[in-house]
Amino acid sequence: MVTIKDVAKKAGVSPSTVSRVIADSSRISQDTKKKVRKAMSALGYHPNINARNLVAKKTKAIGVIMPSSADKALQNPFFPEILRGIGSVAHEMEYSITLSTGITESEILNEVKRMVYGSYVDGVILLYSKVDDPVMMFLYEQNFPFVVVGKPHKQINEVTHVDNDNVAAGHQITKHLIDLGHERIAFIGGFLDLFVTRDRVEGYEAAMKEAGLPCPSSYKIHTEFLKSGGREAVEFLLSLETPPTGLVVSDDIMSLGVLSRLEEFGVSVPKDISLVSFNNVYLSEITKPSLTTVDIQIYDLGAYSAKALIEKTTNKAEPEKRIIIPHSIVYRESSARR
Amino acid sequence: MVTIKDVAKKAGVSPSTVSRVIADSSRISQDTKKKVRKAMSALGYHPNINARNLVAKKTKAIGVIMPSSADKALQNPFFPEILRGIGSVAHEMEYSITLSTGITESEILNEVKRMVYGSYVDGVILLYSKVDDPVMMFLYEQNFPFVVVGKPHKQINEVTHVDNDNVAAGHQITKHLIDLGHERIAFIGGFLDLFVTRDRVEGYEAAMKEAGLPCPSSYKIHTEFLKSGGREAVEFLLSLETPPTGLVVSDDIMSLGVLSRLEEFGVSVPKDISLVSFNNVYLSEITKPSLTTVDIQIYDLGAYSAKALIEKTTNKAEPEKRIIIPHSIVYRESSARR
DNA sequence: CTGTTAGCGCATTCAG
DNA sequence: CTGAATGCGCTAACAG
Repeated sequence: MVTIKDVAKKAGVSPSTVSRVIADSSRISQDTKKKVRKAMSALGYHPNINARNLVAKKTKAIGVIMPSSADKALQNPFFPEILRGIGSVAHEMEYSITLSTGITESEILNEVKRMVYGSYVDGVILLYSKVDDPVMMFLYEQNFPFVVVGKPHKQINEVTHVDNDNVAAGHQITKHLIDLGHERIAFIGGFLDLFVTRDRVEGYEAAMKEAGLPCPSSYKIHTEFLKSGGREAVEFLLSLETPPTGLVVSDDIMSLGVLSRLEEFGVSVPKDISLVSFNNVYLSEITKPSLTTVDIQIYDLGAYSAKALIEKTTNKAEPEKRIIIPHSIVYRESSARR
Repeated sequence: MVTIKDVAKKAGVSPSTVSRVIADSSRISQDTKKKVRKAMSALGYHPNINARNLVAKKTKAIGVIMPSSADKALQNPFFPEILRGIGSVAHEMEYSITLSTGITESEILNEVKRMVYGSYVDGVILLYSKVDDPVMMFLYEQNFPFVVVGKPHKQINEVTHVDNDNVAAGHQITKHLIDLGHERIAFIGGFLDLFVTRDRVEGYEAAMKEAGLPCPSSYKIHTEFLKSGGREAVEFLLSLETPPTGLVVSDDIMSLGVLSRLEEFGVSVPKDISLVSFNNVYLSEITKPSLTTVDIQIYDLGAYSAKALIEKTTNKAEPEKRIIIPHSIVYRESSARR
């Protein structure tokens, strides 16, 4: 391994000068900089990150915590996409990304503790937000820099988070169905311990109420996120005396399951039933029918959370506590006039 | 920050003894171990990873390189799933995962160089394998520990890789269609610079030849991986004088696009055309129709590559150069007797 | 503008 | 079985 000393010797300067050149210190003459840089590339020098981290007491690394991979929700294309967003700004700022590996919640918590105490990373991004999350509690109590994607449980005014206005989004997309002439509209989503779901139902309910339309509890299904989830919901809804003609589904992937079950029942979308959903994962434009869905800008969700976290860790400026990524509705084939 | 010294003082021993306790050295008495451990937890001691890495000259971290995120292929659920596999063994072995963040190929190459030269990681996993990959070349020339998921270009006998037997898989799944009475079978896949594609067509061709069936070049479509890709392929194939009755599609996600376009043409699957594909991503069971597909065991692909890499870096034993993860065929609705 | 010195937290000689 | 001393590669005072 070629060290700073080798470079110093080769360039005929002291190690600290080399160090300063690396940091591009303004107190070094252009001449010596040039000289040192030449020596560096001649020797193929690269700084040892661990030595640097040790003395600098920071790592330029951010920890990204995925939800428990026990549930299959991880297979949602949401995650690669948000990682892409995080990665882009991380790369730009020359930060590296350390991914969580734990399966269960307690494994994840331990891992985060190691990350924090062992100074693996300067800050952490939580890719989920749910009720009473011990990981978030830990981070919060330690006063360790972190940002959550989504809406934090308590301390909503104290923890930095990047989120969509899911209430508004839920409202708008429901309104879209209402404007199309639908009156019986049901909601299918994940369980209420995830905040996204809560907000989206809330928006749905508001829109319904506003239009003077009923939304009985039988119209609000909360179920397993993937697969079976959407399917059973369909069965239940179609068995109702007055089945809905419009469906607000809380996630594109879930919509896939719903669509599939609907087709098995011989129900045509959007002829018989209109369906709208959330996320605008790339899949939503290649389904048949393609989905009318809320584009929540997953990539930006990731990019902005990375940006906010880096701001926090560098203390450049305390970022906004609440960063809202604007959404938009993408109109496609799955919704039609009643 | 509580250091080894604090623990030493508290426990009434020397720092080096504490260090030995951490390493669980056999030359320390049970008594002092107990004593030291008590002091550690009392003080809330956690080893500083950077200091340790610096002196140990290893990191217990593995770099995971994703393909250029410029193309949308990254959104394939393949990636979260393989990360889950890697993560599971990484976690078990107490390794951490550093993810690549580069967008373009050259960014990625630079990043890998930093990882290697800066001793960010002990080894690298390449989540793709394509022709003349500069990243792989670099790793190979540096003689840095790495494993590739898929089949390496050259040096197939020299670089450790974890792969499926895609030729056999392509053969079997095509044979399945043939056994079902299909005679005109087309192949739709990504471009030939990816090795998966090459192997899968090869298997397809072999099966066709074996059965005495023709596979004209008009039956072999290589196109953009996602979206438009599958769609255009369908248009082309259906415009042929003798359109195929069977389709071998190289990826479940691509199949989605194909399915969608097929439906637009009023072609029913599997009644009019049978379709089979690869990967068995969870989506393949919720599409309509659900997909007959090759289960390539993505999770294992990840787990075994992590395992092999860790073996390499610890020199416990040189792993097999070629690790084949067995595949199996999952029969679902998309394929039927002609 | 540059060199000297010290020390980050830890593992590992070498002594005992 | 344990302690003292040394250095990993780098940055940051402190001098000049």
